[in-house]
Amino acid sequence: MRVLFIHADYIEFEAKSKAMKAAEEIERKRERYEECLVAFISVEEGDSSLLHKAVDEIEDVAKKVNAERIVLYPYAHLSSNLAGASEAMDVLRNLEEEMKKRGYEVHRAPFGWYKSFVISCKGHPLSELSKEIKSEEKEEESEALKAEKRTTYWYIMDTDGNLHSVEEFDYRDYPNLKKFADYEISGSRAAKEIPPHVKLMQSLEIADYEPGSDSGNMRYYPKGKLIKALIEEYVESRVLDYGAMQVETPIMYDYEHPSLKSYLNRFPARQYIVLSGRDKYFLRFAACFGQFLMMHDATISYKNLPLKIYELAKYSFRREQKGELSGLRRLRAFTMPDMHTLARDLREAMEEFKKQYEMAIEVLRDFGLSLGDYEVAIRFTRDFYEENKEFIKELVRLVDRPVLIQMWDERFFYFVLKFEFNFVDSLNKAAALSTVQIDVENAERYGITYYDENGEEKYPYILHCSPSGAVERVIYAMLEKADMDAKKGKKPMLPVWLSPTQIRIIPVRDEFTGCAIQEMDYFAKEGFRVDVDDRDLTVSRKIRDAEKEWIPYIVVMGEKEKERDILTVRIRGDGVKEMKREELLEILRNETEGKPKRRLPLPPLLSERPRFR
RNA sequence: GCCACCGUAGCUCAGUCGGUGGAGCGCCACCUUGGUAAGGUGGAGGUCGCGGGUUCGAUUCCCGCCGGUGGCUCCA
Repeated sequence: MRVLFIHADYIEFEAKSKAMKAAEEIERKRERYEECLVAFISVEEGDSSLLHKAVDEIEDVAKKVNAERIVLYPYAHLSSNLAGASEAMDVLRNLEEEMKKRGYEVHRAPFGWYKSFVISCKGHPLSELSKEIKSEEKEEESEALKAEKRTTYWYIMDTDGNLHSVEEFDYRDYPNLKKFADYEISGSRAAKEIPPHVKLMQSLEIADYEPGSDSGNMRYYPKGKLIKALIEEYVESRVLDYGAMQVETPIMYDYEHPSLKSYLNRFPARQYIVLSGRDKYFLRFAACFGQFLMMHDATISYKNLPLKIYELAKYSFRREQKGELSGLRRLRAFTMPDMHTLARDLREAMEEFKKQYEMAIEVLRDFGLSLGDYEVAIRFTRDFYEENKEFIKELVRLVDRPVLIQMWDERFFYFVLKFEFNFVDSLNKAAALSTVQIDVENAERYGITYYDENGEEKYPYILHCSPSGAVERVIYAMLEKADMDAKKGKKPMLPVWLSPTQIRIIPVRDEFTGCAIQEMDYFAKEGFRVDVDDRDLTVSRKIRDAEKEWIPYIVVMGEKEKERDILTVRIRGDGVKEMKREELLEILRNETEGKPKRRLPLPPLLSERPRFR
């Protein structure tokens, strides 16, 4: 039900002609009421069950504006999902009855008529107000969330496995853990500034807002596209090494599909809705659906377990609230590496959980985020903890630092155990990166089964894993960390394997551009990203520009280098050194070993490059 | 979704108590041929976010919308 409230000096309306056969019979065509709260109402499908909630809402508003006279005005134009005429009329009549019982003077404009009306709105802050009164299903959900809050317990677990209360833990050596715990528990946040990574993503020509799209849908310039592609390739190779099978599934799903619908209703977040003719589809907010539907149709033996399916969910869509969107930290369209593992029992699920936990640590390390650059949260039900205390302690030992623990008396979500690695930025906001969950609910919901040794059909446990978290969020964390480094006086940079230009060669004069290009070809042939600044500028100026791009190795070419056949290399944050080209090659090989390689995303000569910003 | 602030050249921003606008950077041209974080001179470039309203006249005032940022709410 949708209601538009107007607190009015008066309303006057006149029924002109019937808009439908079912229109009510009326006595007076023209009516006028002074000093009243007018409720324009669209009755939607299924609203008969919402009567009491609607009455509460109307009374709530009436009390706020001190109105004793209420005019219920049927108004179909607030919704595209209207109830049938008979249901709507019943709901309106019942509303009238109930409001009268509560002691209000209630009038109702006739249903099913074209009416003219004049209204005088008082214009104070509460005089215009719209409300959407939602279904019972969603109401139950919010009750569940409230219950979750009542039975949630927070602790810090130290590396010896002892639980401390979050208030009393000594955070002296772990200031970020304190910030993370505050953020998680109280949700306190006091940021006033633009997050530092936003300026960096723009000035480094990585990503930018796209005013031509919905907010939270970014554009990625060539350098940003390169970084994303490398991160994606890297995560993909990690999970393939781990034994996953890569698949691809649709980005939109039938809104009315039974198992999807119950999942959607359990998590009433905001989806993008796509209309295909009259049919409604929602854009996926993770890769779960497609993979679950695929596994539902698969024939799986216990011999196939643990079975791992991986997909790069590009994109995943979540229509986050506008106020919540922020640079690359929280988007409406994002790229989510998403792996699901079927495990035969809890023991196997825990084994895989631990492997994936260790993989996530290594993955983040390769992005330049070490233990200590992020905070660990482990969440579980009390039952799980009682039966698996040693396992939890082991997880904490593996990261060798205290961890935020959240424990529930009952299971509110689909999982019994979950971890996340959270990056805490300079504005004290936390953002989850890697995560794994043990899901005990969706195998049944989606009808995913395997056959055990006795030929019996069983439900497996399902692990949800994103070893890195959203790709855009990895970039956010790297940029935020670089900014923190810069504030500490350290030169900010990306890991060498992710730097769009790894070597910049700067000829001292035009006549050396030729040798510079020769050197470039040497390194390019070895698979590194090299470019030449052939612009008509001073050496100082070209150095400055290269430094502003965070280029890790800057090579100046002139007489000296040509005669002695050496390279003068300015290593980022480490001064200028002379070396043979083979030495530089060796350094680069060490820096990028085992990481994916991609070619330079821009023309190799700087004079041929546009500026995107 | 609600509230607040913001939107002027490609970028960062100044300005107009209502009379169609500036700087630095970038871009283009010329000079300069350079040695580790900005060489010099000149030029081009604007529907002052979009749409209405008030006005003789709106970039400026008012309303609406769009976009950005922050707060609240929310975050599977």
